[in-house]
Amino acid sequence: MTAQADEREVYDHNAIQAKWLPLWDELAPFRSGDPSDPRPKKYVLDMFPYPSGDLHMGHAEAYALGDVLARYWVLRGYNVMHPIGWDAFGLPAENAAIKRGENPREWTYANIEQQKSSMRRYACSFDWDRVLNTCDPEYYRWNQWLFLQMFKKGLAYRKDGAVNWCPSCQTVLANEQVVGGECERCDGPVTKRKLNQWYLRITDYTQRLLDDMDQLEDGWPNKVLLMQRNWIGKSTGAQVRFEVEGREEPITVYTTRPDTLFGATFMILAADGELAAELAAGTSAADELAAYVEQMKASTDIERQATDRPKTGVFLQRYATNPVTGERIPMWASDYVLADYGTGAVMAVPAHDQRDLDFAIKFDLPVRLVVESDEDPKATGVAVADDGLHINSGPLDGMNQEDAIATILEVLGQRGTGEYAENFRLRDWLISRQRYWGTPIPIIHCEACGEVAVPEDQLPVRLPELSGDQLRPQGVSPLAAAEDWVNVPCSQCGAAAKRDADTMDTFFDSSWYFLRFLNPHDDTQAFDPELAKQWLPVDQYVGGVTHAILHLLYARFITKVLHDLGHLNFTEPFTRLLNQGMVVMNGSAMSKSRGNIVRLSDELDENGVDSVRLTMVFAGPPEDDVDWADVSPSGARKFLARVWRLAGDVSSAPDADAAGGDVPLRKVTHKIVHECAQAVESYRFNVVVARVMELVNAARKAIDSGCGPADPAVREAAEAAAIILSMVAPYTAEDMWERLGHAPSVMRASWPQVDPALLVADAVTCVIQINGKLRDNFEVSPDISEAELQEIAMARPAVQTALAGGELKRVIVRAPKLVNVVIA
RNA sequence: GCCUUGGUACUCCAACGGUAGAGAGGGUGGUCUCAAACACCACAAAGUGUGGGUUCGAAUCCCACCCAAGGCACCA
Repeated sequence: MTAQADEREVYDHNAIQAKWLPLWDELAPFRSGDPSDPRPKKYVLDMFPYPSGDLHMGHAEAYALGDVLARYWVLRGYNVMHPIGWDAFGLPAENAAIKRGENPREWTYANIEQQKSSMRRYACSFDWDRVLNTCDPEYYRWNQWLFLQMFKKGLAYRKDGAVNWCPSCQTVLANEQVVGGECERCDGPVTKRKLNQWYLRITDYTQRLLDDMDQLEDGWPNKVLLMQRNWIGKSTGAQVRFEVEGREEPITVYTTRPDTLFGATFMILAADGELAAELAAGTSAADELAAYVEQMKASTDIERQATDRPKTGVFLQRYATNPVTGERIPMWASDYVLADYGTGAVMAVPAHDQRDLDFAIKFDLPVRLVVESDEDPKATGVAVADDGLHINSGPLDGMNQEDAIATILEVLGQRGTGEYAENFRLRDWLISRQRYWGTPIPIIHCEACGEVAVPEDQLPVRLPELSGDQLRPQGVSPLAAAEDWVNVPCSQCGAAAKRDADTMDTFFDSSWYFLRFLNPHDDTQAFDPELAKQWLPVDQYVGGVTHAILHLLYARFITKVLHDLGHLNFTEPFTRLLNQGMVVMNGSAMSKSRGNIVRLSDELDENGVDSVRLTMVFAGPPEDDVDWADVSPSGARKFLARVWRLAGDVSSAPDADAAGGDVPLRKVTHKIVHECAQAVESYRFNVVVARVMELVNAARKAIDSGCGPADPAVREAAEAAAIILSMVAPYTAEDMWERLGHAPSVMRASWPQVDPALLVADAVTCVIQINGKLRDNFEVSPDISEAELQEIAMARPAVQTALAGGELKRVIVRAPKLVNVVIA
């Protein structure tokens, strides 16, 4: 071998990357806009990233997995749309802008450019003609349009509500920014504050969000469906009306245990609710209640959420009447009853509800057992929650829970004092944010006309130019201080008015972005309904389980809204969902404080893009976390070099007919190609890699000690390896394809044809079990009959000796692989 | 506290209720080399968390427990 030839045999990932990346830009193999494309469609979508710095290991995993699926469907002959964009509004940009004295745009777009270029190098198969950024006016204009459609339908409304408030940052926080009761930014305690805010009426859709999950049963992880069901939190029970002394109207309570009504010995109202204030008014409890509520507001989320904290409350000096016992029961107010769930009032059944029991013991209120139990809750301090025979309950005596509930509902119905009821944990979606870097809410507040929608032909309402200190949180939105922006004439009456100064939750931006990818540059509509019919729903969605509830729930909600508005012909946006795991280091999430961050760029430099992608895919099932300490990118590189050399060793002509090739190797190839397709479709990507390794090992063996490098079966194997590998290691596969004598690109190749005749094995190993234990094995034809197999098996010496030791009871034959002889 | 998902070799992971090992990492030995690295070849031992059950046969299905991870958590 010459020195030059020697050099050519070195697998140089940098050279291969540098060689092919520019060519792919030219070929743009993943463009998907051609309307005359006759291939069936597949919409593969990766959750779009937030542009916080460069890509990290987590992105590398997510996009490697998404790419396997996108590239697979391309190889299978589908017209695949695989777009990408940036979820580009949000707080980190604002913080960076304050620090740097800039507009958040600078930091955001710089990061987007950085990430985009990293994604290109990482060989993500995105359609680069469809890029969108949510912070572009061309995008958020349609956010505003969508908001206005909902406003007109009454689905967007304003109300006063208690929201998360960080006293040290002087700003409202989103739920997801409150971590364990603490502010994500400053780690200070979070309190509640009453503010007038915009909400979206997602609670109108609770039952549909629940019911439509039936459509997702096969395509989504059970875990996510379960989390959504829990989040929606449907419960069933009854509403019961209690007469109140000195009040015209009765008070309605919601309970899931109407069967325990006979044990209701007092009533509790939400302390911060209107009812409590009304009832206390004019009594000596009024001041006490007011003080209690003040204290309640000041308490932090951490204090509020502590489950073992003692019960507190105020006696309201008022009495209600238990509708079934006629008893006079005292009315209290407490913070453990929530104003915004159910009716904000509960009947307390201390014997059978732990919270009520804690309260009853604390304030020495009566406890009456109405379900049979050996224990006395008042003595043990433990409420009896189990099903059992009802006692002290009039007509319910002797019944179990189910019958008692049915009966009491009947009784209440006859008397007109109650009926069956449902409740949901899900609340309306608060979308107002007192921040700058988000979509302005397109509403003008006019003294005379009230809330006025900005006319659609005046959209977008653009953000004013603010930067640096102007963005500092002051307790109100920075937009409110932008005088010449916020002061506008009312678009209805022309009088002086003010724009709404809040911006929208960024989850709103991401709740419909998958529709905008259809026509990202269209300035006449948010999305094209005809294209939506053609491309949607998304066939495959890929993203982290961190979005299992909020983002996915919001996207489902908005899809239903758009369906009801007549813009879409489907009700669920994502048919299949894959949740990839996280990349961790030594068992824990990478973080600066742990000092265990692995830099993606370092890994890419050292072992190359393909090695990192292969490592991510091969590490294990995609849903599992990848522990970087357990995997071997250098091992991945070793394999890639090995398979790359294999392509160089093939010495047959590119058009060699595989039909005349070595049959055993061909069988291996066809079996593996077949199995790989099934494995991809069931997300077993790690198995795909293992199968390709197997194929490479088999081809290597054939070259070195079998049929030799000139056999067309070796070429067939190497080409199959290149095509399959192009899903995971596109640079290496592309270079192999060239070395195998083909014109670029391997991405234009199609999935190898499987010859069914080659999937049939010549012989299979049949095992013999005696009483279920392995005792013997021999080769048989795969299409052997059961009778024939049994005959052969019974004649085997192993069976004969066993038979001599006992009586034959049974023979189980599973042709062609197993015979189990049962001997007593 | 409630719910869910997991537990296979030294490590990461495979195995339609039917031979526990596909693949990789690590290890040992060899070939190549002046030597090493790379590459190539070969090799090993040992294991289904624990206890029951169903079955001709269980890593696989069922029950209980242990451990780990995740979700929810005063939602009446």
